[in-house]
Order: sequence, then structure tokens, then C-alpha cells
Amino acid sequence: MEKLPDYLAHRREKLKKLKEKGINPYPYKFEKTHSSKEILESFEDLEKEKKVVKIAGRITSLRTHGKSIFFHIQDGYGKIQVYLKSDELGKEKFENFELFDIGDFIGVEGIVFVTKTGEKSIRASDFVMLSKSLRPLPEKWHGLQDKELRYRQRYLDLIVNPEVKKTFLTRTKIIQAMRKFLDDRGFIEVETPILQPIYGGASARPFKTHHNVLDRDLYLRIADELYLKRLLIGGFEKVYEVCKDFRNEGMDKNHNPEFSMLELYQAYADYNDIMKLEEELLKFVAEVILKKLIFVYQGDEINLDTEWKKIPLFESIKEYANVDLEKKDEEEIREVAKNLNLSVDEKTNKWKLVDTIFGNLVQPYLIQPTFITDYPIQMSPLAKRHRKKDHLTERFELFIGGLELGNAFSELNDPLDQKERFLQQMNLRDLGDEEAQVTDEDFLRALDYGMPPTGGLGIGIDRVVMLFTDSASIRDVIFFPQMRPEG
RNA sequence: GGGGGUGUAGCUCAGUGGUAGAGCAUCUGCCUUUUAAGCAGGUGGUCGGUGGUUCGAUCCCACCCACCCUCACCA
Repeated sequence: MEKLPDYLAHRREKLKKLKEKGINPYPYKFEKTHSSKEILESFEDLEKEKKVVKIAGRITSLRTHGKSIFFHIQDGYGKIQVYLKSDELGKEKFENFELFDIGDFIGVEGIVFVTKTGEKSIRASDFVMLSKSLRPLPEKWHGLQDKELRYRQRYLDLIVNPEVKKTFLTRTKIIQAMRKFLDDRGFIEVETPILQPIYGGASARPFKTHHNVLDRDLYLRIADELYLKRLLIGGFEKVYEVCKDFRNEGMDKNHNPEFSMLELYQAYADYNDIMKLEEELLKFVAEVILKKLIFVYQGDEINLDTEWKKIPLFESIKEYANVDLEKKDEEEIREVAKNLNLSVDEKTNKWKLVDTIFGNLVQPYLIQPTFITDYPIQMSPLAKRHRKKDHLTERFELFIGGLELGNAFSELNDPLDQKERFLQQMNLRDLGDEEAQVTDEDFLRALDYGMPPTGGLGIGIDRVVMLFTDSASIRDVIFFPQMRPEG
């Protein structure tokens, strides 16, 4: 048998001794009366009444003093100090504590008191092992710093870095707030397929899988769009889905292969209505989460309490890059990109060139909330033509803090136009654009039956969480980000 | 994929061409209000991996792996 390192062997030895004493190191349950938070909040009453409390949690620090011991236990809501005294527990019980370590789950019974140094604590009259820990926790003072370990072993990160737990609690509250906002406005939350025979609704490469019984390839969805629109056709007027989407593409601080999205559709609305809706939604979330509309993201002060700026895409490029691309042809735009030292090649098509120029010269400077509107048709195959400018669509993206937070259209509901757009996409695909969208015949058939005029919106939930928790990387707001196999 | 950085004890980090250190954790002893408890004494390492240079490599070189930053890609 392989020899364990000392720090593991010692704990195995203690585990064995517990069993020899007839103590189950992994019992089935413990009836708590309070959480640490509840005790601290109602401390004065508990102290006055000398009420016996029972609390459970993980030992996170330990100070022994011969015949007395102090330790903190951390539960799901905070931490509280416990005091053990030999006189009060009896010698045998007190000595059993030798088999407890930092990291173990313990149940404690006792009454509350305040120590000499003023800390609200529990004077234990009994304690019980709830789960023996066989590995040491990271260091108490610096916590877990190594990002790789923090992501791979998020549970440790959560145990020792309290601000991490707070970020994820905020994440949950943000999603709750989004649901409340939409539910209160009569939106219906729905679920649509993750496994799709034809992927659509966005421009991205998919993950592919296979159904054995049907002997058919399926794709993990890259968006929910085409299914939610089918529901509009079916008669729902306001729907939304909080979903995971999957895109088989690169990973960086703004992208994870699986990510969370909020998609919503509202019949009889256009993109102007959706702009207003998204602005109200994010202001509502900010009020709920931050209790204010002015906050700092990555060093920049962001003010949501303004009239949010709206600029057409080409205007924004004119404003920030000082060049008018709207009337230029592909070669002229390529020249512009090259002169700006952007890495583009002869294969980069016109629309990707525009996108690259925007992404490098405009997007990073969109710190205050800004709607970029009216994208070219070729960049927006699911968006309705602009009512006044035929070469553009009624589409917008929202940027705050340099982050792209949403993408929305007056949805294309002209079945023949949609068919044309799919054909254009297939042409791009034939020219080597692997992210070009795939024609979905069933969706076209559905559109033939008629979809009401509709406004739709997709919001990257992870990025909203980044914004409101001042996180620099998407990995800091996803519990278990995608990682390569351990090296 | 390109450029830069990091990788040393369970954790946080020093360090050196002659096979290694601190703090915390852990172990032993002392200690009945401590809280980064204290005091005394221990244990613990394939120095990310594989090759090369060298009498000798954790250190220098090459390649590989992982992670971070950045560019590209990716709405």
C-alpha cells in the first residue's frame, strides 16, 4: 500500500481512533436550532434567557490552551466562536476533541456569552463530530490565491475566500431580480430544447453530439431564439428563458464555452420598446443588488441614472475612429483596417472587417451605457430591415463598462425575407465562414404561418454579473469554468 | 495560434551552478477568555515534465504541460 504523506496519515489515524471509541465520524443528521447569523442577530435575548442553542458547521480556526479551547465554526451564513472548557465538559469528552481538526464539521450545543475581548461566542456543553475532514484547508491568512486551484477546486475557494461566496450569492440574486422584473410584467418563463437537430439563432460553431436510438446527430444549442419565436407563432405574447448556451469557440475573460443567457420576446413590440425594457431591467437589477445606480466597474465610475446613449453603428465608428465606413466598399474598408494596424487578411469579409474595427476602436470606450443601433443586414440575419434605411436592420447591442451586455432586434417575421437571409448565410458558409447560420426549414415553415411583429432580446447573464460584482473575468462568476485537463 | 509572465512543502511565498528555506498548517511538550494566541522542539520536498550543457542542474539551454496577462479568434 502506498504510504500517505504525514498530513494525510495523521487525519486517517484520528479517523481510526474515532471509530475505536465508537464515535461515528460520518453520522446521519444533526438538529440545529440556529445558524451563526441568527445567533449573532438575536444574541442579547439568547444571553438573557440562557437559552441552549445547537449549531453546526466547519471548524475554520483553532486555538488550544491546555484545558480550554477556542475555535470558529463557519456555516452557510457566517461564522461564530465556540469555547470549550475541560471543567464544564468533563475530562473524557474534552479529550475527545483531540481527534478534531480544522476542516471537520462539528455540531455544538451550549449557551451564548461574550468573551473578555468582547466576541460573541458559544460556551459548549456538548459537541459531536458531523464529518471528519481528511485533508487540510488552505492557509488561514492568505486564503487560496492560486487562480488555477481556485477554479479547479472551487469548493476550497468558497470555504476560505468569503468574497467569492458573496459574488456567487449576488449572481443568484441578479437572476432572481431578472425573473421578478419579467414575471411582474407578465412574461411567461418557458423551457426549450438544449439538444437541437439544427442549431440556430446566433453565429457560432456548435458542440455536436449523437443520439444512439435515433442514430442522429444533435447539437447543443448556441441560442434559444428560433424556438422561442416558434412559441410566439404558437400564440404566446411575452416569453423568456434563462438558459445555458454552448459555443464551441475560444475562451477568454469574456467567453466560456457554456454560458448563461436570458432571452425574451415580446409580441407587438419593436426594438425601441426593447431598448426601453432592457434599460428598465438593468436599472431594476442595479437597485435591487447595489441599491444605487452609480457604481465602479474595473476602475471606471458607471452611471446608469442617465438617459442611455443611442448611436447607430456607423455613426459610432465615425465618432470614435473618425472614419465613415457606411458608403465604403470591402477593399476600402480593408485598407482602413490595415492602416489601423488591425490584423485582417484578404479572407476577412466586409462585415467582419466592420466588426473588427468597431471592436477595437469603439467598444473599449463604451463605458457609460450605450446602445449601438442599426447594424447592416449582412451582420444580422434574423433582424428586420430598418423601416427607413434598407441596407440596415432594426438591431441594437448594449455596452456598459466595455462589456457587450445584450443583443436585440425588431424580429424578422417576413418568411420570404428570412429565407433570403438564410441563403445569404449559406453563401457565406460556402465561402468559408464557419460561423454563418444554417437554414432551418422547420423554422421557415413556422414563419409562413405568421409571427406577430415582435421585439426580442438576449442578455449575457454572466457579463451582467461581472458588471455588478466588479469582476474582471467571466471565470470569477461561473462556479466551475471550463479548464484544460490538469497538467 | 503569436507575445509576455508564473510553476519551489498541504497553503502563502523567499532563494541558490555544489540536490533548499520562512510563515501558516501538521506532529510532540507546556498553557482554563484566545482570536494571524504564545513558548520550546520536530516531521514534511522527484524545486511542473522530458531531454541537453556541465565533474555536478531546482537554477543555464531546448522542447512539452498547466495557469495568468495580452493580441488574434470569438458578437
